Amino acid sequence: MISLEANSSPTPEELPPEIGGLRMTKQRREVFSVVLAERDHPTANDVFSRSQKRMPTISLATVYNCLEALVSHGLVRQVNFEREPSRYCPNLSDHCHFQDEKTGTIHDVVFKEGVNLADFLELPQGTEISHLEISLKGRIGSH
Amino acid sequence: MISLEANSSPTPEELPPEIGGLRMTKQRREVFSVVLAERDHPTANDVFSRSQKRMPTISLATVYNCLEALVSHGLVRQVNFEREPSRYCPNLSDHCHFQDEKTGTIHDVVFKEGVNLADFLELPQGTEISHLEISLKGRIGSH
DNA sequence: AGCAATAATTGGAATTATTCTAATTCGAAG
DNA sequence: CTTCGAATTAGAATAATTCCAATTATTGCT
Ligand SMILES: [Mn+2]
Ligand SMILES: [Mn+2]
Ligand SMILES: [Zn+2]
Ligand SMILES: [Zn+2]
Repeated sequence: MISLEANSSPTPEELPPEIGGLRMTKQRREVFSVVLAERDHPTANDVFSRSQKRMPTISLATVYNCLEALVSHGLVRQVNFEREPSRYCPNLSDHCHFQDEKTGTIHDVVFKEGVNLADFLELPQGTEISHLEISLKGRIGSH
Repeated sequence: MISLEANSSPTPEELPPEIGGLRMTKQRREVFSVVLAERDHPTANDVFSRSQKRMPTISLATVYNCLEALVSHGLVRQVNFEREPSRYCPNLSDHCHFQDEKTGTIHDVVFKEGVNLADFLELPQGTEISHLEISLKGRIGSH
């Protein structure tokens, strides 16, 4: 059994014919493997250019289609910073995002042990949260 | 002295010639008063149509310009939900946003007494947060 | 294997929120 | 009143994303 959490990320060929209920076509495998390969939160365009290296015929529309399929099946997370182009993240564990304003780099940020955000919010009685996004921007301590 | 936090929101005429270092032109007063008038988090287009009622000659470009000026001077908050059009919020107190998926309505959500988000995140040493956005989506308990 | 039905991919056009541009108008200061 | 920088305006441009209609690939039979 292939562990998708393994340290070295899978090549497209190593991905099974179906993941989490999503049929893995050649293009979806390519796109997924690109997203898994680096934790740098690429945009759709980044994914497109990286995919083109191995699969020169893939189209941008397909990259968008594949990303949408992967996101809607919960295999990839879509990450938004204000009005910037969406980015894609293979880290499915509970985390949020910090963008270094100096470099633009996006870092995963985890919650401290046992913290559940909803516990700290005055939400209306009986609210069911289906989606949560926390985005931070700032500078990383320089000295 | 005019309180901008008063229960009944100011008409454009009631706004002073300068707020928080921003010169208040006729259009900026109109746009600001529209944003202050209702806590429904209007889009730029919403602000445009509402402004047109009192000021039929205002242009959409000006509404964008005014909103940008108000946001950059900290008089209005810009609120983003995923890839949806930006919305604008006159509530300057520390809060985040919940969108009811049923109706699309956006509600302000406050943090529980004395909670500081950054305390619950594993941020790299010395990180300076300049901007923070928390967006929730879900359903409001029906029964 | 052959065939029909279904789903995915593709290139290009369309959409749409937002930004840009260049011309005009405004308004504060002298 | 004139000047001059700033703001407003209409309309064009931009850019991320979505849509469309045609082609291609895959699946599930027989
Ligand atoms: Mn999201
Ligand atoms: Mn913001
Ligand atoms: Zn991430
Ligand atoms: Zn708000």
